[in-house]
Amino acid sequence: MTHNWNENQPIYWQLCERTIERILEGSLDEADPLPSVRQVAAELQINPITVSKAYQLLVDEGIVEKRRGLGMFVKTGARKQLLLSEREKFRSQIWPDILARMQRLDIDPASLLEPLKKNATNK
Amino acid sequence: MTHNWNENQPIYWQLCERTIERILEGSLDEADPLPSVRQVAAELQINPITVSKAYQLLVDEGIVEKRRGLGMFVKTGARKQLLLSEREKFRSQIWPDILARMQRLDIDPASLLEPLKKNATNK
Amino acid sequence: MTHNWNENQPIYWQLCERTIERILEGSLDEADPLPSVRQVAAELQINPITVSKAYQLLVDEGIVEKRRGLGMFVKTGARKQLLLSEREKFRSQIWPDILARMQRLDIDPASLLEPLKKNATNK
Amino acid sequence: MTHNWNENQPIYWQLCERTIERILEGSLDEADPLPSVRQVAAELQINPITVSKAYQLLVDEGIVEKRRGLGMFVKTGARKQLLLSEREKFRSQIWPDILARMQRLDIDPASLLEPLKKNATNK
DNA sequence: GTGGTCTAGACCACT
DNA sequence: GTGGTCTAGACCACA
Repeated sequence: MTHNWNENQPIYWQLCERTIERILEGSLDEADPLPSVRQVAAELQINPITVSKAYQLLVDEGIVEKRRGLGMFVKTGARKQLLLSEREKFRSQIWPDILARMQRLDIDPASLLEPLKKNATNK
Repeated sequence: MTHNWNENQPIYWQLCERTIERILEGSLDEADPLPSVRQVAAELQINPITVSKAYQLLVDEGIVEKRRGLGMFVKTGARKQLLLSEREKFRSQIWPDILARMQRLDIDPASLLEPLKKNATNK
Repeated sequence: MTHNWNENQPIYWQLCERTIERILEGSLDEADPLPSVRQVAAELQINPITVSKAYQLLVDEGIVEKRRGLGMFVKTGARKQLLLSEREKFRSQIWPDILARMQRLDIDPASLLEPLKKNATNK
Repeated sequence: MTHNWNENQPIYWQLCERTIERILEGSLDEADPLPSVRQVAAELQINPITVSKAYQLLVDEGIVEKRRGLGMFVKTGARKQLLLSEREKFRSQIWPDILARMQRLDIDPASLLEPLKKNATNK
């Protein structure tokens, strides 16, 4: 599987974001090893250094820990930490921006909820 | 006042976005002249070339027109055009992404949108 | 002038340390621009990316700031901040280690002060 | 007890240093056997190969000797040898570096060493 | 096996 | 001019 990279953001950054998403979703659990730099590089057809940079970012943010000679592992408590920090970011930055945008575009909130109801009934 | 530039996006792009916002809000009306490149550069403490680049982007998108010797002006119909294109962008790109994010963070979209509907009916 | 790199530490780290030393000594003052990545790379005969990595570290530590399109600059207050943090590091980590080492090696503190007196008279 | 490894230095190197410290302090005496590789590995929760590498370093430096079938032993004269070499290292490398650091941080060496001299005379 | 560093060189984005 | 990103490939250190 080849991936669709967003041209406007560095690959390493997108890789970082995807990993965070996977931790939040639970498809990458705490204490799980991250796929090795070489493996990811081969799969995604990118340079190992690019992967390495993404992983380093995660280490710097305290989400992932390096065990020397063994690889990278999701830190214990990482999911909880991410939930808190990402929710705060959403609340203080993303949602206000969305609200302003909806106001500017005069978008009706009801129209946004319609498609959700369908999903709800499908559950 | 010095402005808060987002470090992650080009200044010219942010300048461009702000102008679009002002047109949508109406604080910059159709046929209004845009403030001159020099003036903006001086006010925001940025390079005139950066301002020019932002203005050129607006020209390229057909939102603004250059009248030789007079300056830049908001095009007639620009607001309507922007409303349509920005709404489409919101519907197809921004909102789905926000929904996915809310799902990951276990935030209920309805709870955030309900209060807005009431306001809308009060109008 | 070619530089003597310590083989045991990454070049980018040594470059980072040297810059900090220069700021502490005052040979690189606050608000001064750091020499450009390309210039340093050419002078020291190393890869620009290596220099870049060193500069990025300084940015991450809040000692240096990037002005887009202009280059890197020593932050206002950087020297004071460094004095505080480095003194604390010396007090809590380096000096206790030195003391333990002297004790183990049964080194007489007086013998360490002798050469200093000479310097003092030279002043 | 899990040990606090310094992230910046190889574990085998830190293990090596600790052993040298123990010999200097006397808690590991000449002709004493070093704890077995397995035992150390189990205690410190590290890879036996890492322990082996540390021990090999000590053999290479002539501080420890391997007796086939019996294990590793501190060499006769090791403590004296270490005192000489470590003192020389301290005098020529470590102390000058510390002095330069103190100068940069505007710390007076005498003020740190004076209290020690008194203790020394009390002995 | 793991990740880290460095090189040489290309290309891009920003000001 | 400035820094940032990515590639391809080599070499090293660690466990």
